[in-house]
Amino acid sequence: MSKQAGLPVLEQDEAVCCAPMVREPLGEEAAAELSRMFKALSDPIRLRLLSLIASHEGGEACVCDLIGPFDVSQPTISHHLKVLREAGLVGSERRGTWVYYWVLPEALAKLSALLEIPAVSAKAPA
Amino acid sequence: MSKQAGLPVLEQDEAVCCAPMVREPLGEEAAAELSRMFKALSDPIRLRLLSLIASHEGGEACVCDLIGPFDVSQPTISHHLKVLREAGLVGSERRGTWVYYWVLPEALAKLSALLEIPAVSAKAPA
DNA sequence: AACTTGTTTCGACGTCTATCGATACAGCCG
DNA sequence: CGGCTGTATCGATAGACGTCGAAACAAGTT
Repeated sequence: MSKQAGLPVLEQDEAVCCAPMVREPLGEEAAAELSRMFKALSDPIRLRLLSLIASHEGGEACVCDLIGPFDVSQPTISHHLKVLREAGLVGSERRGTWVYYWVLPEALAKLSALLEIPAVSAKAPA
Repeated sequence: MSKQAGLPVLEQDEAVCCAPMVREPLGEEAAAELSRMFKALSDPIRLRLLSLIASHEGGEACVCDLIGPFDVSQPTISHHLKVLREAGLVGSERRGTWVYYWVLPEALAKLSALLEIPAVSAKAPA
């Protein structure tokens, strides 16, 4: 790897990402993984689901709490939850009759950090 | 325009969003607008384009700088840039022969704030 | 065991998206 | 002016995605 650090280098997270993208171009792998997460956020229903789960009392919600607010069928909600889970944004567990979902904060933090603007801006508006 | 600069304007939550979604559920409108932005980020090429633009010297890059790093055709890159522009993530301008793109920092900041985890975790006592 | 309620999976359908090659448009230069 | 280079648009096509109803699966109740 001939990568010698004179600089903090970061080595940030495990494999992929997490310094602001404004700092240096994303590699292909990092972009692929991150785009999968953003894709999970690219649907309004999933975005609302995520915020419902995150803001729910106790930090988790059962599916039964999540179908009411939407106009789509229950299987559709289940599908969206699966997408969020497979993107690594939420975790889930069955407890008795109900299945509970909660947000995985590290995932959100990762995306948030990526989009962060380091200093003043990338470019000042004219 | 009675808008004179003293501050970077901000005004963020005008209609839509911007407190961490962990705090309170997103409304339908907010979710719709935000999902459009995330959709623009849901493609690896667009993600890399954005980071290339953002990290480019001077905070902006011309299209000619952006086609080299990718395996796709020039029209495809142009298409992706259009998607980023229509999502409000980048601005562009023609200067002579070349067209330049730059990141709109407020847009990234908005998304970043949305995904931010307020305190320790999603769990908040009532 | 049979019934009931909560959740996921399956198969199908229409729409949206990424990509391409061809082509049109915009400025520069000889 | 005519040609050249950089960029955007167009039309077509293959694949992905959101949605549904039906059916399967899971756990509790009678």
